[in-house]
Amino acid sequence: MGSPAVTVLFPNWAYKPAWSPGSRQVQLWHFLLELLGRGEGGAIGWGREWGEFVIRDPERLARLWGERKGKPHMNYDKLSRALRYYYNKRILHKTKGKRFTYKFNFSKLILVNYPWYPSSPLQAPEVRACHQGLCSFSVMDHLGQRCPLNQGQR
DNA sequence: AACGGAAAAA
DNA sequence: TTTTTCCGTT
Repeated sequence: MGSPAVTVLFPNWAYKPAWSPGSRQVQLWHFLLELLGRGEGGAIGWGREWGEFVIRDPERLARLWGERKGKPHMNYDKLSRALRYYYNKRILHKTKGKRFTYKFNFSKLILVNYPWYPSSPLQAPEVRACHQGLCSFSVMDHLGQRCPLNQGQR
C-alpha cells in the first residue's frame, strides 16, 4: 500500500566534503534523492522510467528545500532554475512534454562525483535491478571492490 | 510551464 | 562553484 519506500544510498564520495571548494552544504540533487529514497510521499516521486521523477507538489517541494537551506522565500520558480543549471552538467534533463518531470543521469552523476573513477565503458555502472523506482546498481571502485550505489527496500 | 541570461549571494 | 534572485522570452 502507498508509495514504495526506497532507500537511495550513495557512497560517501558522492557527497563532496564540506571543505571542498564549491560545495558548502547539501546540494539540491542530494536533497531530491533523499526525498525520493525516503518515499517521502506527496511532494516528489519516481516516474515511470529509470531515473525519472515527477514533482507532484512543486511549491511544497520548494518549501521543503527552502527549509533545508534556510531560504524561507524559496519557490518552484527558483528551485526549477537550479534544476536547469544541472542540464549543462548533465546531471539532469527534462522529460519534454511531461509536466514537472525530470530525469536523473545517474551514470553522469557518478562520474562527476568520483574523480578517480576511470571513464572506461567496461566499468560503467552496472544496473543490477530496476523495478518502478526500486533500483539498485553498483560499480567497481578503484580497488576492484564492488561498490553499491543505490539500494531498494525498506 | 519551461527556458536561460545576468548578477548577487553564500 | 552552486544556488538564489529576478525577470524577459517562448
